Amino acid sequence: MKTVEIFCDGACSGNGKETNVGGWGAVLVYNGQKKELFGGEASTTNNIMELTAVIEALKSLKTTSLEVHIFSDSAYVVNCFREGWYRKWQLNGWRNSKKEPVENKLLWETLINLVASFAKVEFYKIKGHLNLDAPADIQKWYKKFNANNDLQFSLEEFIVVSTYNHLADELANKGMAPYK
Amino acid sequence: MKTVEIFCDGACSGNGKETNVGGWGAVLVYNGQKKELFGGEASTTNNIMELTAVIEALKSLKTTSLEVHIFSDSAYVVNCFREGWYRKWQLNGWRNSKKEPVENKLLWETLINLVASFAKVEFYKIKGHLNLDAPADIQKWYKKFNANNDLQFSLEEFIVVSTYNHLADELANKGMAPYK
RNA sequence: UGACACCAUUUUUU
DNA sequence: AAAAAATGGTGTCA
Repeated sequence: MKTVEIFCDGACSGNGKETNVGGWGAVLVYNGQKKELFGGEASTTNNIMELTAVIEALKSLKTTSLEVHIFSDSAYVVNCFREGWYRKWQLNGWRNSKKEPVENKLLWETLINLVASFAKVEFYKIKGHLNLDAPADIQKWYKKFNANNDLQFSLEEFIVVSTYNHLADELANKGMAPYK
Repeated sequence: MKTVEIFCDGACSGNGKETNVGGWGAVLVYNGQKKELFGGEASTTNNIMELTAVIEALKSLKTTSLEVHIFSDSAYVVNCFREGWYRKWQLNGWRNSKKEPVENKLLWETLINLVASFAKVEFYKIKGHLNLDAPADIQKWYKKFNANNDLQFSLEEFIVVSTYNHLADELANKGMAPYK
């Protein structure tokens, strides 16, 4: 079965303030080909943008007979699936551990359904703020990354992930460009 | 009769974990003079620290011919006296509403005896996490505070309470400083 | 069931 | 340095 790798990121300038603008971006890599998506909206949150990036990326795929690898720096997104938060939510009427209603329920339901529709989906947590500005020090950055990250990448994988994570971040910012 | 105002707070980094460190702090105001106390210990709980802050503050007073006002953000501490939990405990052999033994009995007994020894003691519940970082927006914070708090303060009182509550929090953190 | 604290984690920002 | 968006938990009581 073919594998798709999805690198996504979200941003929200003025998160928590009354007026704000958010953006999201995703890079999909399939069979050596690269697809870029991005978008944005006003009056949102950082977490909504992180969620939206994954949802829009999955929605853009034309077939579900795929193994999907999703890379995100959002514990909010990744842990929901890696730690099975969503199963508890479905069983207890969408209450979080503080007994309050789970936020962004509609987006979560959309994402859960999307994920279930694919042959296989795996979520990978990566660190935010990867730095590719010092290519000469790439080895240093690589060690630092592996020391701080659950995932352990080879040098080649690290460069790929960093590059695409960076690109996803740029796309997220592009998503709110008209407002910025 | 002279009045003493006591502002206290407790903290416990890693509360509920196997290894943790707690701290407590108290600010006493008497006759325009200010006294600061703090301390800390390992392997404790947030509630023990909240209790200890009040106990140590009262123990530090040299006379009991005083009216004492105690400000705390802990419902655990304040409601025991405002709602008279302690009287039920004394009558029913120190069982809580689930018929289980009341926790921290020794500390409670110490506190109850201390309180009884003073001419008059009143407990006031205040909200945690007061914010004094935006003095320009003090009016906004003041409204927000009074909207969310049982107590209603004048603006001047609010500033005093916020300041001392903040200070007590800093002292509590100072109490666990050597470990931090 | 409710309430108040105390934390842990990752982002997003100012 | 400090706040918001979100999740997970314990300490305690009624």
